[in-house]
Amino acid sequence: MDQVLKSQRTKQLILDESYKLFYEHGFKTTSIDKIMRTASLTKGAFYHHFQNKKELGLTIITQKLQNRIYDKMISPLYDQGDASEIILKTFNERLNSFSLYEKQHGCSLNNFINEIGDYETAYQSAMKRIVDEWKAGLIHVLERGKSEKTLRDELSSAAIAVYIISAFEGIRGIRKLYNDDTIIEEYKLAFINYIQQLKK
Amino acid sequence: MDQVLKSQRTKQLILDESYKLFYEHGFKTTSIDKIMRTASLTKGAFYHHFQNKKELGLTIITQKLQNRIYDKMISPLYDQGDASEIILKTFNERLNSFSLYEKQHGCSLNNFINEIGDYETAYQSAMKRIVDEWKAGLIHVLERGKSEKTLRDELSSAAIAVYIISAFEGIRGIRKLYNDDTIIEEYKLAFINYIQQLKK
DNA sequence: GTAAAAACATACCGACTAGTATTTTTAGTT
DNA sequence: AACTAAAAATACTAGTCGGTATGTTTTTAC
Repeated sequence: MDQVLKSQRTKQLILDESYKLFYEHGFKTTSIDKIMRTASLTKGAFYHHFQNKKELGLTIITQKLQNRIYDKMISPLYDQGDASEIILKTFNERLNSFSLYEKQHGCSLNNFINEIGDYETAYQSAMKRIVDEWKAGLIHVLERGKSEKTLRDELSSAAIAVYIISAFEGIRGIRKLYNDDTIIEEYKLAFINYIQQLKK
Repeated sequence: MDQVLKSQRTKQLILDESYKLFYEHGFKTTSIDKIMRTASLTKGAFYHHFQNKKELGLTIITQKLQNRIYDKMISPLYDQGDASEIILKTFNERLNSFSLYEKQHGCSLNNFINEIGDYETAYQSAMKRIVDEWKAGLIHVLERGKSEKTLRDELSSAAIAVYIISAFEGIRGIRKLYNDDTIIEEYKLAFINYIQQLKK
């Protein structure tokens, strides 16, 4: 196999395995040893591809977390169609797509924020960028709805965006505590109601 | 000094110091050694008062976290007065009371949930109890408002309660990423608007 | 006074941590 | 086949982890 390609695959494997382990057990408590054992590689391979654990963490945030949120939560916000419908559809599709595994372990971004959001400024600003981009996507569709006269324009779009993101991230954490989806269904009901009430 | 009293004070000191360290650095990554060093005691004292770290964690949740949420967020919900005013006042007072330290490190319950909510069923159900009690407090005041005809009764109180708690816990995490209060102000605006819109 | 009990301190164990330095393996080129 | 450079494996350092076993001091009850 091509050497460059193989090296890329090894690096990607390390990223995939460490993402999974960070998601399930936390960043600080997952050791490099554990990651490399899971990937059936050794520590030497790790320090060939990454300077240190900090660089790995930053890569996980700027690549894995960033892409996941962008693909599933941000990109659909720029679709054509009725503004409130776009928001409803984006969030509901994501909520309905969660596996049991994802419900039990919460949102990877939210987990990272709560574990290391106050730990390292490099991590902090990398995650801030994701939230800001998410917020910008919501503001975009909200402003469009307002200009198309389908949404009320009393309340600032930024405030609405922040409230929607907060509630979504909040429920992803809280769901961890429960063994069934009742709490998610209650959230969904209130979320739909919240979006409805934004309409003209 | 009375022996029983002295012993109680030592135990309380261990609880206070470990609560602070867990809050600032996380549960799993705070060692017993670190706690006892901070408390100017030794490991022997720790294992005299607690069986193990798990028992300490459980005590922190059922005492420190429980009491904090109860005093500041739940108990005021049972006060007399207009329902929507009670909710607004409870949340706003708490939001306005946050020190910089508390803004930077988020909500201790939320941190615990996101770090160890999927880690240990004993922790899980202890925290679930807190959230359920909080939810019950909100449902109580919402139902009262509905029966007093000051609140609309289309949407289930449970759904509203879950949405309010989710958004509150969510913003406590997200604020960690920012260096100023803009994001909190935006949340507040949306929150006030959300409560207003519940009124008849 | 004194003995029992409670409260705390000290020393240590085996397993694990991030990170580094060195050696071996592999793949591609001449 | 000889050479080279990157990739990966091995071995190691210096330190931390939760937990235990045992020692010493303080308090209480009689």
